[in-house]
Amino acid sequence: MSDKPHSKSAPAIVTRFAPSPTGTLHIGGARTALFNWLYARHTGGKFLLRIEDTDRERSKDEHVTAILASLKWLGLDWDGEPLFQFARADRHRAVAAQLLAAGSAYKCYLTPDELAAMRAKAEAEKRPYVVESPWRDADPATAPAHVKPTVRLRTARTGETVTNDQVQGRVVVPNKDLDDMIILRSDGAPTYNFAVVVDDHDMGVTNVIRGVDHLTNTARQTQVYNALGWELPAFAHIPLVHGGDGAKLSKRHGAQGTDEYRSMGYLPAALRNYLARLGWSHGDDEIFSTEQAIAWFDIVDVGKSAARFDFAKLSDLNGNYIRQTSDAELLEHLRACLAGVGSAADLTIAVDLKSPARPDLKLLKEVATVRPDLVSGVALLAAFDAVGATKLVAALPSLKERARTLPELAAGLLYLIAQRPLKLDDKAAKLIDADAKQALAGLIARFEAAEMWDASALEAIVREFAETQGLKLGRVAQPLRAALTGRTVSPPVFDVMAVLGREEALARLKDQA
RNA sequence: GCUCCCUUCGUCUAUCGGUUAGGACACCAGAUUUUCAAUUUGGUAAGACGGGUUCGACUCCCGUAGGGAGCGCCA
Repeated sequence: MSDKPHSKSAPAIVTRFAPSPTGTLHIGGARTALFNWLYARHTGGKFLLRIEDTDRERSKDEHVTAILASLKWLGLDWDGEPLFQFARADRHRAVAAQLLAAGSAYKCYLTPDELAAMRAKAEAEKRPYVVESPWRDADPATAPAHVKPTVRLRTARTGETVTNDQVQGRVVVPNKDLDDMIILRSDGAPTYNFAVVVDDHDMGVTNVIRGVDHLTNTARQTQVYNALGWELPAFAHIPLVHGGDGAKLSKRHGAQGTDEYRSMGYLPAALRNYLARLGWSHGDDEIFSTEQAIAWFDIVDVGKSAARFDFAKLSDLNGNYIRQTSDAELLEHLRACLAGVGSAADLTIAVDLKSPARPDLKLLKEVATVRPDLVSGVALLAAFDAVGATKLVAALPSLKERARTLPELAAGLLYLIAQRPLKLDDKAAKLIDADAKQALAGLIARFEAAEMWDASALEAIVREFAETQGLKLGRVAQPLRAALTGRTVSPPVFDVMAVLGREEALARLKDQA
């Protein structure tokens, strides 16, 4: 991992991620965090965290906890302690007072009702709603005693405010379109666009990387920087992530919370890789390690257009990562995944029928056919734990070749917790006809005589049996699979038998013979 | 409505004035196979539209269309 500074003379890069704890970590937010993190790590700078909790109504501690947990799960470590914005209200007020004293801000006695009326009028007349406060130039002595004022920034009415954005390029906003923004509410609370500037400055943030939805805020924030005489950070407004239909990502598209992606069985490394490729690229590289992403990441390679979220591609990537991950580690990821999977009832509600089936939901449906007593990921996890890590790990190698998500892996493990006598699904039941029963009986005798109980020995037995009977291997292997797993699809049957063990495997075969 | 932004295969993207417009996912067909996958071979598929500039435009400029974001005493 490169911890070398970009260049010796340049000041250290400081980026930040500033989520608002009014909900869990949105997947789009996760990507914003990732870009900030990658850039900081790439340059050997710092990646800071700020919790924007100034909306006291909607901010919740549980959301803070959830957001931090999601960032950790994604492997995005931040430097230092998170800064809580609300705790800095005094500092914000002090800066506002400084602006007031300098004449760069003024008290405005316009009431919410008056503002609403102005707005309605503007809309009725179809002209842009730009507040022109009479208090900008009024004599403070004429202020009404009963109205608590807001504090507005006194901004230029002519000229233009220019943002040289590292992604969007030069963005120009005429100052006449920008009204005197409120920096302090009538209750003394700082507003977002003001607090952000003060905090970014105080935290020493050099690069602001955030979603384009903040682009128009930048002009206003620039005015604050200018009023304070502070140096502007570099801005990079990255494109948003949309759902598969091009509309803003929402529940309808399957999932928006990062924790849901964990439940759906995506590995953090795979999600990182996928998210990094959304809006950013390094030539034709598709699958790369986090170290490579850090080494390669640069803002200049971020594109301008919005990207659509594609679960198929994420799943493919995830399959690659699953295959690369060690069995022991995979088991840990599986645990974390299942621990977050609720009941099927929880999952069916919000999801659009047209969006791809959620892997976790699919798993739950499958579990219901094998073990109806297990109704949630947590219950399933307990059943797996009863089987023991040794068996689970032994079953993983042949399973992970074919799984794209963790729930698929869990589904493949289901034969281990199926209870005898197995309930065969329709296709499997069909496979066990009279001929098959006869073959099974013949095989059972040979299996009982087997000296070794491992996949290759078992395969040799079956191959020989098939040959002497003049049968194709498939004619014998398929009924075996059906009897052992209750399904027509499973990992190679000989692996299944080896993992199941002699006693259980024979018992299952006898149940069907 | 006003302001700003975006537009290459279905999707993510490469291309930084000269390419048979490349890769990945998805899809289709073949090989392999005890099932499903994985693997492997091949294939379908794109510069929104209209004008310029230029010897030459996907690349630069203008317009049109479509999409997105923002316009709060929310963040």
